[in-house]
Amino acid sequence: MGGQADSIQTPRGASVSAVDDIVAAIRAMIAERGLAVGDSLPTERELCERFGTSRNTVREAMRILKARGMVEVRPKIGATLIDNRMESAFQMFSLNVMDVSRETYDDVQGFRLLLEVSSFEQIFDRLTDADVEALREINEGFRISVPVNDAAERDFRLHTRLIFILGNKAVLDVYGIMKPVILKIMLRNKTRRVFEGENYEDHARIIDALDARDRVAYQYRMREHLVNGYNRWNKAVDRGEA
Amino acid sequence: MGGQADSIQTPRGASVSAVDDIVAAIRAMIAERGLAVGDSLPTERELCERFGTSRNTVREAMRILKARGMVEVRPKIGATLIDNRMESAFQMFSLNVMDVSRETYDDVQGFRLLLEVSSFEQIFDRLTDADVEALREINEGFRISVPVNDAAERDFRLHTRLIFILGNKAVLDVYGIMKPVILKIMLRNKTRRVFEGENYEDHARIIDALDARDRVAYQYRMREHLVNGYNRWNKAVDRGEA
DNA sequence: GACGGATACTGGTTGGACAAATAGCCTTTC
DNA sequence: GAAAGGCTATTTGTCCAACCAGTATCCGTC
Repeated sequence: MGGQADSIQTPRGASVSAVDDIVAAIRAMIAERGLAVGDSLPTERELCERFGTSRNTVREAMRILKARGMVEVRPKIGATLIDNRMESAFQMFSLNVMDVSRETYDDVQGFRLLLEVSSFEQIFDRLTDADVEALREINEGFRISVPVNDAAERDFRLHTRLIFILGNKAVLDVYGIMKPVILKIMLRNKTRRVFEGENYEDHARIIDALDARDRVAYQYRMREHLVNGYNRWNKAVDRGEA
Repeated sequence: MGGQADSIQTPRGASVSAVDDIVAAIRAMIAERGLAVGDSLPTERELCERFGTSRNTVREAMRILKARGMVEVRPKIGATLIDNRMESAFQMFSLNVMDVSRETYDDVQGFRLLLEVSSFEQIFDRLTDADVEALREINEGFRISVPVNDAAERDFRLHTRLIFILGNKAVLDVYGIMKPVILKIMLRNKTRRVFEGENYEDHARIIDALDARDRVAYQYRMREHLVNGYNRWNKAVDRGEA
């Protein structure tokens, strides 16, 4: 990558872009002042004055920091340092449904088995009655949802709520970027009229296993639930219905 | 104030920011037109007209795409699609300005426990002698590596090779995205002179457990290995050495 | 046809303006 | 005196209208 002419761009004082300078300057300021997560940055206008640039330039620099998950900006509040870099990194690789291959589907489903079945120890360690209650509520909403889009959305929400129990934001973020693919899998199953009632029953029994703290039953039922949808998908794909 | 009237045709009740809308619109346009790496985007002024926003808004959206490693912008040339996402993700963490927050650290390490310990069933299902051989080889290289950077790199390669056994590209990709953070964790542990020899021994015993197909021992040793680094990190952070 | 300069177009930056949101202060009311 | 609600000042969000610097492209000259 960009190995064109290293010597040209390097002079530290004469820079390529004013915006990049501001980004570097802000980073230097963070380092110099020892700012950490939760601390505030000066206002945009202050930064303009400090660095002698226009506000638009500062704003573009701010957009970069925001895109990198380093700051959070709110009107009247200003910019505060955060560490959402991991989430931002994941979002860069958000899957686009358009170009998802069969292999990707397999991988996503395998990933789900890892996150939703193999993680049972962590799930049961952190599980509370409130979690069970929330899951039941979502599942009830799932049963009465009519449009397939809505049903798939609620289906996904239920599984997301399950992942939420893990209390791991990175895992939750990753699950989020897989959403389009997962939704597509769910949608396909539902448009093929494959027993939404059965799906509701699946969910109910999984939640029952959680409620009873029955780890063996949970693993078995969740695995069955995922693999069933998976097999239905595979059959459909093999018939060229993708 | 001519722009105010235009905003009617683009009601963004759902979204929060006009800039985010433009980002989404551009991404939609890329998908719709089937644009790929190397293709060009319309000029900023064209995008302004198309989306009915000001040029600053388009430019801020462009900054986001640039920060995500999706486009490269050159004067007179315009924006061309690229795929520098991985490098952009790395940039977020490689800069020493902001240390990885405690939360991110916890999440990543918890994620690793999921991928490397809880996945033991899948790992052992697919494990071959060639895998064991490859792991041993990497570990030997790890023992004799002197610079800490090199050691961390090899350490990561060993764990990546382990994840590789899962045969799931999505998981491998996610692990790759977390690389900068994991590397930082490893580097920290190593710069604190915490017994690289001990790390080698850890690895060796984990590989032995794999070789013997001893699932219980594998889980125990791998968990210990990860949690030990974890505790060392925590102590360092608690002492304010971050 | 080759070369060189003029031109138009592009991103980069600036300064200024108004809208929208809201934290913090102030007033009112009980 | 305290709580509720309104006001103001400040800050980000968006827009506009320029101008600059660089260069791809066209055009005229040789």
